[in-house]
Amino acid sequence: MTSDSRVAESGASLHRIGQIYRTFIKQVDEPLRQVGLAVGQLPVLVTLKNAGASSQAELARVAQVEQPSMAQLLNRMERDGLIERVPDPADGRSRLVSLTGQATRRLPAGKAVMDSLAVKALEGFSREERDVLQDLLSRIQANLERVSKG
Amino acid sequence: MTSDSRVAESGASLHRIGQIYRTFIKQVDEPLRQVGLAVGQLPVLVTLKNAGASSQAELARVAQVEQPSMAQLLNRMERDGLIERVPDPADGRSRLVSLTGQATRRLPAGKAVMDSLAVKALEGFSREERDVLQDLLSRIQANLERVSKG
DNA sequence: GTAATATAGATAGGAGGCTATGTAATGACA
DNA sequence: TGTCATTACATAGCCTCCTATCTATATTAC
Repeated sequence: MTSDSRVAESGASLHRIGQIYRTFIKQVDEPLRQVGLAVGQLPVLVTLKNAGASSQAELARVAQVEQPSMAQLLNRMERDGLIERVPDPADGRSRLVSLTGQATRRLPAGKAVMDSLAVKALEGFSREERDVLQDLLSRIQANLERVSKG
Repeated sequence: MTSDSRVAESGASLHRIGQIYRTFIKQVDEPLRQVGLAVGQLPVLVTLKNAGASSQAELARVAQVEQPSMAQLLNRMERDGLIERVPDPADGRSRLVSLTGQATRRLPAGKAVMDSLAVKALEGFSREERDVLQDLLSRIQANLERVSKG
């Protein structure tokens, strides 16, 4: 195998990953909006549901986005009545973010939308194939994260 | 295996795909900017290089983005002196997009940046593992595209 | 106790994606 | 030939991500 064809294959896989990502988002966006939620909101809602009230920094860390991205997302969610922010009594710089009742009520339907499409995406995959996929993706992610440090 | 754990695994894979996509973009963005290019521009540049002057619709089709996304991308590229648009003599509605000399000169370095990271991302993968990955990803994509039609 | 540093968040500005909708040219057909 | 659907593109408005930078509060070191 030539070095050129190795490059071509690598590029193809990464390109396909980008396409899958965008297709998934596109598919899930409309049914989620019908439930009154948006794609980026789910990790925040799930985290708040599981961990209780959290700081913006903690939410950004869990969702693996930068702080300003989380700040904007929380702004939209506050505007839409999904979250509340109250001053943290223990730290004057921080505000604790918590779910509203409305968000709590919408969350199950939102999770159902995500899970349903995730299952459809892996239709026809054996247990072993799912494991292999997880392993390969984990290794790609580890490789990419190693690049940013090393 | 329970249905719950199958859902959890599916969600995990798709979530990881999103993370890989964003990590890849993040890694490639800065070296590309140093070359004077941006991530979304590469497919357009490569297509124009290979196929010659093309219409906006054709470029959108190849890059698999919607027409307004391509229109905005081309606006930025025109602003930055990477492409030119000239009226299509054969169709008064259309303009033919072509590379400038500057873009042609920058393209090889841009491709090198992308290829280099793509190779690093798949470091430690055997030939067979790359094939398996391609197969699994193709099947996911086919599943997702089937959802949008069926 | 005050000066320097670190941390939490806010804001500005831009890339790149989407849907919905408008406009102008083409093409097909009664 | 004149109308009408289709096609190519433009525009508006929004979401989600980013970097760079600013403010305000904590914390640490002297």
